[in-house]
Amino acid sequence: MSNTDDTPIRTPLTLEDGVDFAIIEHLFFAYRDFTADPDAILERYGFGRAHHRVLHFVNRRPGLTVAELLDVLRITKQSLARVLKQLVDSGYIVQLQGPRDRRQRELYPTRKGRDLARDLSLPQSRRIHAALQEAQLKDSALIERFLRAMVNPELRAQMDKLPNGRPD
Amino acid sequence: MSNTDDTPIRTPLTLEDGVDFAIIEHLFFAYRDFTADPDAILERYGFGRAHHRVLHFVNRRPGLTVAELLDVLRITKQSLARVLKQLVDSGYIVQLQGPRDRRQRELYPTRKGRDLARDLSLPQSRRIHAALQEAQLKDSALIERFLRAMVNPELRAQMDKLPNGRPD
DNA sequence: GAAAATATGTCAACAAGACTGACATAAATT
DNA sequence: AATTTATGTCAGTCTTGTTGACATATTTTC
Repeated sequence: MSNTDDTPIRTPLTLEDGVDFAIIEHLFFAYRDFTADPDAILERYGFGRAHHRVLHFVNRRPGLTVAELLDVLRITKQSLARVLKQLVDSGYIVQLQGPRDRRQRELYPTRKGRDLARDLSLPQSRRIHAALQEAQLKDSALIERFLRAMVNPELRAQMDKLPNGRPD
Repeated sequence: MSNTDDTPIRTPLTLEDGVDFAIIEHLFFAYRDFTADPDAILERYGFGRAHHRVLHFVNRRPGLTVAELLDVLRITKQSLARVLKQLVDSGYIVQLQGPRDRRQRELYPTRKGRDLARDLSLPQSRRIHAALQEAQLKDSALIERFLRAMVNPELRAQMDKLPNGRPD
């Protein structure tokens, strides 16, 4: 081949190129530190971020089924099965047979699961409150509206299924 | 053992528990869709998100050294080496011997690398602009301030090394 | 100038968490 | 009775992260 031009480009890619790098990069750094807090706690339990997500949504929507959880997380059955099994085996989540449809497994947190879920979100909540204060935002509505608008419209209905959602 | 209480908890974890779930969850969904755009493009090249990050920062700070890149990405030498080698081998990045310290390798994008980097950030930038509009935010300063405040203070200096940063 | 420290590259091995596709079971629906 | 659905499970793959050891070239220090 060798139809490639190896000349190094020495000027940085900037705003002039029509791209909003500031927010792109801020999101990257912010999200990394945002997830670092719970990650550190999870490590002590031998869990990872995948366990956190499962535990989180089971606590936010107790009784949701495996299919619903797959829909929220957008991962495959196999990926979920692994971490869910560990959470059930170690007593953080229980599975109950669905009352109307007995094929379904409703997922509920145990006391232990509820406590861990809360502990994991506390540092994240603290970070958010501190950031709101530092950025001198009186309420979080603006940030929430922006973040919601960043989500694909088709997926916003799912966010509304969670309790304490903004009542539109 | 069996000192665990298996009783299912049927009430959802809510705001009353003192945690700001709205923003926590909005961040999760927003970041997922935000990264999905470039991921789809990268797949066509046989690259992943790791390649994107490397390519991005090399384009934003042409000439940065391997050590500096490791510092920004906070991954290990080995993790970087794999993806960097692929990017160099396929002509997206070139390595030049450092002029003062010849042990260093300065990283620069090629034309091809610059173009791909821009293509990857375009959909992200479009999503951000659309979200700002939808959330009726005249400018992005508020969002930027909030996201910056979400980052650990020690790491903010690194963000300032990127071009077109807010001049504080 | 010799010794030590530094920047980078590379090797082998491992782990988490995503994926696919196939197949099994029980229960509900047609 | 046949089909579809919800879930579980098996085997195998891929990406991207990890560790620790070691090699090389170069710079810095004594």
